[in-house]
Amino acid sequence: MQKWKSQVKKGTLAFIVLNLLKDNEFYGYELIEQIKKHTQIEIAEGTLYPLMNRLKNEDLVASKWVEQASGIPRKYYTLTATGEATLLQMQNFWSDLETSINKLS
Amino acid sequence: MQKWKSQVKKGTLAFIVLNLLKDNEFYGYELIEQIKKHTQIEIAEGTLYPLMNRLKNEDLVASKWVEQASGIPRKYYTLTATGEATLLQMQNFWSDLETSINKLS
DNA sequence: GAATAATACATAGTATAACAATGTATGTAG
DNA sequence: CTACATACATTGTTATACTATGTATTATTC
Repeated sequence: MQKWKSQVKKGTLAFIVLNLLKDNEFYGYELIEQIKKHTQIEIAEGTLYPLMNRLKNEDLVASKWVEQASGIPRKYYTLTATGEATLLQMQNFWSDLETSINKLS
Repeated sequence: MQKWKSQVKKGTLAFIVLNLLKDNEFYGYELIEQIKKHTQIEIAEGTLYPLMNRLKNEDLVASKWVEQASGIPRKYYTLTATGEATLLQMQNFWSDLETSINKLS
């Protein structure tokens, strides 16, 4: 089951991140907390940061550094126009998948 | 998107196969057709046969050869008791995931 | 009747992405 | 002054879908 859950995350995580960034700006560390809070899914930092770099390379998200009054600067992520369009496609695919699987069980 | 869909399949496919085998016996080639019919997801033979071998090694499914009046014999798969128990856990996890994601969007 | 497609199994090599481990640096609580 | 939380990042490992390829039988089409 643990191995399986890990496989389910592949693909799902990108979808969850884009959903979270639809209406909000978040920085990396915050995304980990948000994902845990909203989905009970715990992801490692070594999972999130490479994921965000992939999303950025594919131009689905943009990032900007924001200096803090104290502490380490945060890298905030926002959805790009491409990211929004991709999210819509993903939502369609996901919705269809959900419907299909619910018919099976 | 194509790359993403491929990643979503990782994990999802095992779940779909176990769901299909809950009330029916299917042979490999038939599973590919059933998955396409029920989920619009097309999977390659090079995906399914290794997947079924993994599920068998984990004792989630059992298989038996059935000779045909004509043509190549078929390997039919059935759910084991372990497979049924695992499927229930998967359904719980999936149901929670579905609820969480729907709250996001 | 020969070529092509569909059925039915299988394996080898490649690419992708989550994870564990590790590292750097700052701030806070005991 | 030690431990923990915050905040970034990279490297190597592992699991799994995909492409390509192979074998064998039956049905279809030219």
